[in-house]
Amino acid sequence: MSDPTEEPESVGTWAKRYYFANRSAVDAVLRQHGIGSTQWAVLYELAARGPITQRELGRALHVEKASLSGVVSTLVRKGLVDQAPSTADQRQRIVQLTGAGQAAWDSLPDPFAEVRATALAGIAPGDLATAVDVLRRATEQVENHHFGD
Amino acid sequence: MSDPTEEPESVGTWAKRYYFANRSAVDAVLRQHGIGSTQWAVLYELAARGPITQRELGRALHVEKASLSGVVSTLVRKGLVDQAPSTADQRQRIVQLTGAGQAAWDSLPDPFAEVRATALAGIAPGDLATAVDVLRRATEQVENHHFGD
DNA sequence: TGACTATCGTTCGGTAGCGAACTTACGATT
DNA sequence: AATCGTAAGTTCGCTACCGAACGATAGTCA
Repeated sequence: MSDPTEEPESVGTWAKRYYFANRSAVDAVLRQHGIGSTQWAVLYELAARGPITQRELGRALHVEKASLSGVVSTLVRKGLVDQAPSTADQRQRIVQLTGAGQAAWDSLPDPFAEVRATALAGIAPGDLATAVDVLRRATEQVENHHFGD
Repeated sequence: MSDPTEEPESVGTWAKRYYFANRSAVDAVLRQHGIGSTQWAVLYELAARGPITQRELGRALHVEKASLSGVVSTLVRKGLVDQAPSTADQRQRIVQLTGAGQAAWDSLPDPFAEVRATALAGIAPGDLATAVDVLRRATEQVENHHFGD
């Protein structure tokens, strides 16, 4: 209990470990396609929703604009995505799949689904629902509280 | 249900969101002390366990040696930590708090505890236990399966 | 119209993480 | 004793995340 070598058993610790276990497994699959997990998520979003502003993309993926900027420019450099200024609002940039991007998307697996199937095998649906609920409530309670002021 | 703008409700998504909400809150507190969250965790471990090899530190924090190497050298650069070769095994490096490191540690808050208290307020202990259990099982199932082979 | 203010995206500097290749050191086996 | 395999740390190149400062555009309101 007071043993300092004791594993911490908090939700936060396990959320982190699960997140990184997931990410590492997803990356292992995507590495063979030369793409990162967030890049995959961007392609997913573009394939599902079509052309969209970078701002909307960031909202959908829960990623800050500063982070997204780098991911998008990587995809542009790879020729998978096109970034054009919006005619309606010159501040915005519309992001969409190129032909090559669509072709790449069609040949890509869904590593998140694969990993999820392994991760959650044999876990009772009710327990999953409880876990999601706990994580959502905890996230909200942290996000609605300002630390460091 | 098939609306592509629908929020994904998987455990993985919420584990990620909770992890980053937590990290951002912890960082906001630690930023005022000029230190990062993993750096804090290293100081915590050293304060609790005393001098230790980098390998052991990595095990305790679930961080790869390559990642830890950078964190430790940052702390060495800040003068909070000392890194000396082990006399028993010249390959190993023993990491320990310096005087300044101990002093800094004594003046540092525990942002993880603070944020945890906010995050988990009002959540039933039984639900917390279920959530931890789900995350642990899912993590194990992912880690024991080799993807990308 | 002109002055503020707010928003979108980029860039910079920093933290955190990983795999692969490398160096050095230890150990065992022959 | 020489060799071969393994272990500890570092470095390199990469993904991904953030806050803060910045330029450009848009919107508001006096």
